[in-house]
Amino acid sequence: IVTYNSLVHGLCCGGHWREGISLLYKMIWKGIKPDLVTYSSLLHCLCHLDHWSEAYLVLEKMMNEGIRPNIVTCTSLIQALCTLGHWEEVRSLFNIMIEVGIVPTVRTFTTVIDAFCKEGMVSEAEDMFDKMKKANVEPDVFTYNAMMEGYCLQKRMDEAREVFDSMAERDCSANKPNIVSYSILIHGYCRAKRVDKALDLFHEMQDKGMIPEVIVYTTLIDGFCHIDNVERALAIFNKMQADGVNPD
RNA sequence: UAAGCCGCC
Repeated sequence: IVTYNSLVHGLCCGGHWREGISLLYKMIWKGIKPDLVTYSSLLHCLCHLDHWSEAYLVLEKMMNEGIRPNIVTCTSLIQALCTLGHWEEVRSLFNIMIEVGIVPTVRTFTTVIDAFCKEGMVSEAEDMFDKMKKANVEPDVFTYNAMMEGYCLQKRMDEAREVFDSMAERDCSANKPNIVSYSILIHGYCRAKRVDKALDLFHEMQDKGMIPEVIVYTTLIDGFCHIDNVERALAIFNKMQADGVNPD
C-alpha cells in the first residue's frame, strides 16, 4: 500500500492525474484497498491542478468507503477553498472540523493565515494568529513568514519588521528567520522603494552564513530597476554570477 | 507513503 500510495502521489503531483486515478482503480481491482493516505494525496494533487470536480469525486468516493478525513485531508481541503476564495466555507470547514474533534495543527493555521495575507486580509490573519495561540499551537517560521508577507504586501514595513525581529529573538533555532524570511522582507523593502534597507538585509543574511538564492538576487535587481537605478541592478547581476549563482 | 512560506514573467 505504501508503494502504491507513493506512485499515486508521484503521478498526480507530476500532473499525470489520470494515470493516478487509473492506478487507484487498479489497486481496487487487485484487492488492495486504497486508504486515507491514497485518497488524501490524490485529493491534494487534484486541487493543486485545479481539477475541482475530480477532487470532489475522490472525496465523495473516500467518504463512501467509510474513510473519514483527518487533519491532513482537511488542511488540503481548506487550502483548496482558500485558493477559490471561498472564505465562508473556509471558516465553516474549520469550525466543523473542530466540532468533530479534528485538531488543527500549525500547518492548518498557517495555510489559512497565509491565504488571508496574500489576499490582503491582514486583520483576519491576525485573528487567526491569535486563535492559534489560544489553542496553544506554536507558530513556526512558516507562520511568521506568512504574517510578514501580509504586512509587506500592505507596505506596512514597520509591522513586518517587528515580526522579523520577534522571530530573530526566539531561542528556538528552528524558528529563526530563514532564507525565505529574508527574501520576503527584502522584497517588501524593494516594493516600498527602500532598497537601502533591502541591501542591509542582503548583507546581514550573508553575515549569518546564508547563501542567497537566485530569487533574492532577482528581487534586488527588480528593486533597483524600479527605482531606475540600472547601474546598481547590473552590479547585482554581475555579483550574482561572481557568487556562482546562475541567472534563470 | 499524503497537508503550509519567497522573486521576475
